[in-house]
Amino acid sequence: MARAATTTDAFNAIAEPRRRAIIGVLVDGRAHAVGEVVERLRMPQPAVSKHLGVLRKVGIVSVSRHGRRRLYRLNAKELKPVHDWVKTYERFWTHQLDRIKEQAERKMAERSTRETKRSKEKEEGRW
Amino acid sequence: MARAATTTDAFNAIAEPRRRAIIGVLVDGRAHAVGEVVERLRMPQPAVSKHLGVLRKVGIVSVSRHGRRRLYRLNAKELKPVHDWVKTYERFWTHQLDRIKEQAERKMAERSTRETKRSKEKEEGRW
DNA sequence: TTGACACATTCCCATATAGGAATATACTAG
DNA sequence: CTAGTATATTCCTATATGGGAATGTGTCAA
Repeated sequence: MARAATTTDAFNAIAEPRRRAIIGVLVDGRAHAVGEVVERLRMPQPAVSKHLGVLRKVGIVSVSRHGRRRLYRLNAKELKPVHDWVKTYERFWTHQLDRIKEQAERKMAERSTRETKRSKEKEEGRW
Repeated sequence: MARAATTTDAFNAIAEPRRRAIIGVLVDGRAHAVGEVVERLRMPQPAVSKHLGVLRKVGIVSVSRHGRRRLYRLNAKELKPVHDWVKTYERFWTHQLDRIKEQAERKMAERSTRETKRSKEKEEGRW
């Protein structure tokens, strides 16, 4: 199989920097015309349309017509899976120094607890 | 240009579900041998090695040799940019109902503040 | 109707996959 | 040295991209 399509899920969709930039323009929660995004980001219009198309397929944005304009609005809740996933690792960089100490101490405790079992594991042990 | 390489940054690297799965195995902060990941995820060994290679290039994991084994350890702080980015949108789904009201109220306030300026913007206004 | 405007879509192409299979490399035990 | 273990790397291929350029489509205004 090749790489998963960008329209597969939010993770793939937001991998593109320009798509994240577009999302950034829509962060105020209001609907914006394509032309406005083009202006703000100084991106070629077809590029913006294509990227918005990807975001729409994933559900990250929704469209509505208003005359000859198409108004895109952010549907941020589609980003929740990404947030939920990465939140799991937040503890690795918050309280940086405290955590390092804390984790080291926890390891020491575990180590002494398993001393006997550990000797049996020999080469099979986890590092 | 084609799609950015998976090794470009954390965003691209974590777009792959299997790579996220591998990261999940390393979440305990300890070093794990490739074979252990293979077992836990029931993935072909070459696949695991390749994915770990991508994660290593991005800095999400680090390697160390221990005999004939290679021990991979999570370097989660490389995921911080992802967390920081997506955190911006957290407010869109937390306190769901409260937020909707709050935002509506804020909009009303802004609207009345700009009344005069608004009338001049005519068709140029944002939606 | 006609022209202009706002967007979307289509073509073309260089590039990079991810997976499977096969093979190479690095160590270690005997 | 030799065989076996643990990983990495190489080949191969179908697939999907993102960008640029050109063109199509829908809508409004006169």
